[in-house]
Amino acid sequence: MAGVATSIDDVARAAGVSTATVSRALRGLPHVTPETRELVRRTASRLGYVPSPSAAALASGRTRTVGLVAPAISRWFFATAFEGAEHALRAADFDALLYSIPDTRQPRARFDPAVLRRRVDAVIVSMFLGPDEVEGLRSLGLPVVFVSVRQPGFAHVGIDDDAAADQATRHLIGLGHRVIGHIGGAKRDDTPYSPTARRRAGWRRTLADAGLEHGDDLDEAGDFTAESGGRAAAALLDRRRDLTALFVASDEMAMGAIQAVRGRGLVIGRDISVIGVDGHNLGGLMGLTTIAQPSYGQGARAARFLLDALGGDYDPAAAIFFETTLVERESTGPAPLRRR
Amino acid sequence: MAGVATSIDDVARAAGVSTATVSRALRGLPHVTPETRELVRRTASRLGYVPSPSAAALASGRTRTVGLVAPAISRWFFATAFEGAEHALRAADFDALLYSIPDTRQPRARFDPAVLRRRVDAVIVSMFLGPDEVEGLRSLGLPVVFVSVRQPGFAHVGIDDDAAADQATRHLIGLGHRVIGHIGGAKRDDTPYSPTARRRAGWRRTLADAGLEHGDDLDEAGDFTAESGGRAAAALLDRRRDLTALFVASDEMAMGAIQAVRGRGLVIGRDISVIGVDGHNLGGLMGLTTIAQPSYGQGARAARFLLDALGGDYDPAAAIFFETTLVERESTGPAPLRRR
DNA sequence: TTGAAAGCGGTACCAG
DNA sequence: CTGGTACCGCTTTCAA
Repeated sequence: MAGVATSIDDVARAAGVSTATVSRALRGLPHVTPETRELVRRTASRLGYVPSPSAAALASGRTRTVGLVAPAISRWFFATAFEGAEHALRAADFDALLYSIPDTRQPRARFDPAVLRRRVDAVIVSMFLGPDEVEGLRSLGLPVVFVSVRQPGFAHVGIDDDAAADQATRHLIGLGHRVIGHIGGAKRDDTPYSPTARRRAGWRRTLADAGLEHGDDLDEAGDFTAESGGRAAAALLDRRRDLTALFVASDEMAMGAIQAVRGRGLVIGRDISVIGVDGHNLGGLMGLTTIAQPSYGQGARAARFLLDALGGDYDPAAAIFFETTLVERESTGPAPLRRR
Repeated sequence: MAGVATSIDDVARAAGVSTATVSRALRGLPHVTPETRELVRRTASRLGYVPSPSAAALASGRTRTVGLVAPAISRWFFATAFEGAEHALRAADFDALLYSIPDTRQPRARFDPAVLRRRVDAVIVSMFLGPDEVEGLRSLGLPVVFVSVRQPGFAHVGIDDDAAADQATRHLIGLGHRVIGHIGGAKRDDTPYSPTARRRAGWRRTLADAGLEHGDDLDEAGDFTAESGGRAAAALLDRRRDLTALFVASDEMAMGAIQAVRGRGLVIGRDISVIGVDGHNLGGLMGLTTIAQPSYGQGARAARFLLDALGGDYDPAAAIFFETTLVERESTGPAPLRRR
């Protein structure tokens, strides 16, 4: 029975009221007697009436849809954060529209925020955007929140990346390590507010404060895949035979690094300590010590923030920070007594 | 400049043509001279015109949107498949609407496909649905394709799960293993066409054909998380000290199983062999042998199938199968000579 | 509290 | 090839 869809007029006719009343009754608006409302509700459900989102959007100017923008939903952080966002949106009867903008190619395809116009009421972005993209986004005039990445002029949900890096680095220093390498995101793509930049800066500064070496020689770049983490670790191990620990900016890269270290016959947590960032669900399998962040929660919080913003006022200066937690596992241990 | 959005009428006026012509010109419809089309295009882009999807959907009855339904996008297979689908849809200028229906609680919240009515033109489903849900989906009268899960009466994109299980099990038998356990999805939720059921059946049948034991005693259920894989493996190891190999229905569970095995001081690939299914991107890190399936490709293919279906005829009986590949790594090895 | 009616911004049919 | 114009289905004043 893929019958003709019933419209609001059908319901109105069947219930013997006007379409305006049906609309009001079904949306829970005031100025409808309980009896009328009940009658309309029953009629609607009897007829299997489902309102047309397009018509409602066209008439009201509100789409009840939020755009989710990220470079790749297959990456753990984005997938988890977006799951949180989707659940929060669904609970408020909002839709989640997916936009994954591959950023693997350099330069990546430009993302034109104009496609979001009239399509969404608000936007969650979790990637670095270029100046023109940011401008396009701003000109939409919609509430926007950046998750993980920070963008001046827009609300933000994330963790304190400097602090996370500091926490991780101090953990290693506390274990007696003195030559501590870093594997992070691309160096040249660094923007002052990206997690990549903040984590790298945090690592550098904490080492500097401790009077330890923190130059480029100990700093490698990956692309947040496990494979790139492995390559970076290999390069670092080759270059610095005195290296005993690694602070890696993501768990996936950290896991790749662990594999590379093992591939050289070294023992993780004894010869080389590795600490990541994320709290990836598979990190436990490799005994990965990490600075865990609540990714699902960040996505959910971002969604709720936007939902609130749509109701009242959008504060572009809002910044919501989540706590990170040191999860100690076997990949970190006391610094070895002698150099390798 | 979050100025007033320009509408098709603005463009028409500015270009000195009718709205009908603008509509035709911009959509690449025939019966427009190249000059007019160019004029309209330029005017539109000069004015920064972006058509309203709601208005277009309302007028045409087509939303240019496809619904993506799965239990959790944070799980690797779904995230990857949906990324493939999203890319294929985006390339055709279609939107991807996310629906994640948590299935962790038993019984899970019912999913009412009616919410999709008038909201999408087609649907990709990657989860098991109950009879009423299937009926609701069918009554939508939309092209639907099931990915991974099979549902009679609907098109399907997936792998041959029986064959995959056979391939995995035979690999183990070929290595000399004689007591081969299985860790799959929930037993009672089994439906004849779920990957869970097919993989379990394939394992059983291949062992039966080889004259090997294949009873319930060697068969454990998990929920596709690494943790559940670990628990199941532990139970199996406790129960059967003669067990030397495990066929696990997903890589995440397989990784959990590997950890559990190691936790008992046993050596993977020597004392106990483990083979999974998926081709998870982190499987290589743990040396996991697996039957790899192209998840991104399946999602992309499903999307393209629907795009075609929207153009021409939808064949609910279509079935598209992808090849699986045995990826040999260190988690499988020759059966040990003596029992543990 | 309820109804009438004017849009919202396109699409597509029918003329010309 | 181009223009005029009924809708599409709902929301939202404005009156009653």
